Amino acid sequence: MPSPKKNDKHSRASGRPTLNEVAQRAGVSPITASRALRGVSSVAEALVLKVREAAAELGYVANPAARALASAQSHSVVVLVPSLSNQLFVDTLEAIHGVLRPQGLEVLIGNFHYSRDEEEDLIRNYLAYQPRGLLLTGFERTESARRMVEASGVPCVYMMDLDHSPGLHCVGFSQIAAGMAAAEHLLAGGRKRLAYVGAQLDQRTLLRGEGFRRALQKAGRYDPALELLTPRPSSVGLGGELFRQLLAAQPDVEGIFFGNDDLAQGALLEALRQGIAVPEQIAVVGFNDLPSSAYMVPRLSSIRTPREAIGRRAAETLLALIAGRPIAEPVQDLGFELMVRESS
Amino acid sequence: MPSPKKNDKHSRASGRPTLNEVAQRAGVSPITASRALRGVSSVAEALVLKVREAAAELGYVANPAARALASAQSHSVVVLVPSLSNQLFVDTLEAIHGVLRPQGLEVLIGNFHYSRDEEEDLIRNYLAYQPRGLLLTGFERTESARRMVEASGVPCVYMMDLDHSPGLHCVGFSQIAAGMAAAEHLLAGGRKRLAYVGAQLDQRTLLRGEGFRRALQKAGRYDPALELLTPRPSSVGLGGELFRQLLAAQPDVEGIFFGNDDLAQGALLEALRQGIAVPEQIAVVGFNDLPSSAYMVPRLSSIRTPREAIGRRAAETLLALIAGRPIAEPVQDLGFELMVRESS
DNA sequence: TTGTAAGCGTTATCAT
DNA sequence: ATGATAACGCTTACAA
Repeated sequence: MPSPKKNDKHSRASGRPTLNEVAQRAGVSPITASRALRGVSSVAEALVLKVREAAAELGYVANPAARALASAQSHSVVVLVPSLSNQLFVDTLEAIHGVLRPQGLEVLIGNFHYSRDEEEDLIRNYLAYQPRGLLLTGFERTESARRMVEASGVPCVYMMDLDHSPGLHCVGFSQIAAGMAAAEHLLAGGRKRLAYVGAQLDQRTLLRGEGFRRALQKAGRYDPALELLTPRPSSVGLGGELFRQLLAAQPDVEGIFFGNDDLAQGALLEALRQGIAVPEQIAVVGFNDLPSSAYMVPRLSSIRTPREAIGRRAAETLLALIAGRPIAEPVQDLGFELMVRESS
Repeated sequence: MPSPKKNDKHSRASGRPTLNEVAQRAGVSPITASRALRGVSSVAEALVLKVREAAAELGYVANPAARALASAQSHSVVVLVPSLSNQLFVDTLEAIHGVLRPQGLEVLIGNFHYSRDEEEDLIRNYLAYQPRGLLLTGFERTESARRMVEASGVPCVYMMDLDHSPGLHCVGFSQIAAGMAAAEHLLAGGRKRLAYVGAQLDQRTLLRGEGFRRALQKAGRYDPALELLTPRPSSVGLGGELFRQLLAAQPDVEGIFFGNDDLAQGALLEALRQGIAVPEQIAVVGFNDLPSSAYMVPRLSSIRTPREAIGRRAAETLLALIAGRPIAEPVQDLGFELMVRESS
């Protein structure tokens, strides 16, 4: 006597419907149902319709685990960002979603909190999911992480910064050029004593400082005493604090470039509180052009970064890589735009 | 002659190491290796060590797809939030991660952009992954989504708002009470003509308005003309715009409660620009107490929501549900705190 | 164009 | 305490 619980593989009482059940209902073999549902080569039009109908009636949703196991390929793409508190990455993520989800790809978000070790862990764990692709932020990572990515053979696109190493695909802009642009703008306004204030100290923040310094050196205006860097996480509160600190040490500073808009916003608010005239006494330029920056008092000048475009293009490039299509430009420089408003 | 490519299942030339290889290297059967690695019942101490060592040497990482397929259980928990642009949800997410990742659970983030349909899609797709648990935001969803969650049998905890329906677990605070608290504070300051300004119009924003209204009605101060609502997404820029609009229509308004801090910040900046004295002419109270609110000019009074605690407790409750442990309080009211600063 | 057979890497079940 | 065997639900060969 057969056990009442026995599933004989082609008919079951409950639980999620399987491909077998869909196939049975449509009167075809499971493999045909599979092909029909995936829109793969050569299935008669009529059968496709029947299978789709059966699937819809049953509310069939493929089991991703079985799919991944059988094909050694998941339908997911892993995106690793250093933070979600920075609107920059949220916007980039949105753009990535917009490109990838319509292709039936799941986007797995990993936040590594600006920690190389955490990023390495995430890479190790997520690679186990056999993702179709990888979208990574910047080029600063452990050797071990680098090797895992390389060894996995999973297509990968790097976002935000640029690197011309062969075989590497990236979408971003030159962080150094951005720093230089800020300096040149401030210099063009006739300011002489110019400071760079940065927090977080990830590689990109450092690179912007580097660009800023180079431009000042070229103009013969570089003074290391006007560089204020801290590893603490960037925030509005910290911006005000660093502004006070810088002014206490260097009362004659004439212009400040902040590595992030939240720092610059904090400085603007602190200046307001102290009655320091911006831009008359001190010019302020931020970086990223957060949505709120244009509404500050005075309206914050900032370097607008193409974060949505970076996300979109990175995702599109990844799609091409996955499909084996040739990539015209492995290094895509999307540039940036200096938004001159009231603060400089 | 055997094909050179043949993997005889217990030794392979390349690719990711499998459990079989680990087992072979440790001199045990695959199932023992599996048990040892999972720390499951009754494996001799010595064997556990040997297996662990073999796994470490090979750099073995279990295949989540195979795992999920064999056990009909993934190691992931799905969290659905309406937005990532609101720091509120980012902070909640962080706290959830902090609790769940140490337990070996992967956190899958779904952003449904305040769209019921998108949430329903996400639920349908993510349920296919056989998640161990579900963390949902609020109670506003399609009937279909509700049914899928119910039918799936996957443990679920609702965040942010409270609901006393039987069998339902939630962690949050009373949105209505928060609205009432804002009104009472403003009334206590002697203000009479009080307005509520909200955007996005998700259920919680509406509920806060409802609470605000009730408190005003009780005090005999309710005037529907002082309610300004828009479905547009909340932002600093929009806050300034709504502030101007409200003032144009109701020049005698004495206090405003904004449904979100970014709106309130925009109003504060606009007031600064127009030379309107806050709080002397108009008092302003925000909601959520974003980190930057304390640095506005004047410093913004706001209702501080326990977002990290909500994430933590929701995750802990989910863990208990998954483990089958009894839940002492199915409805956990974590309250809120009115931070009175300079703007009111 | 369709189907058959086998296997993906792991765990549940049932023995020993 | 350990192991043999059979799934889990799907897709990749390869045939027909």
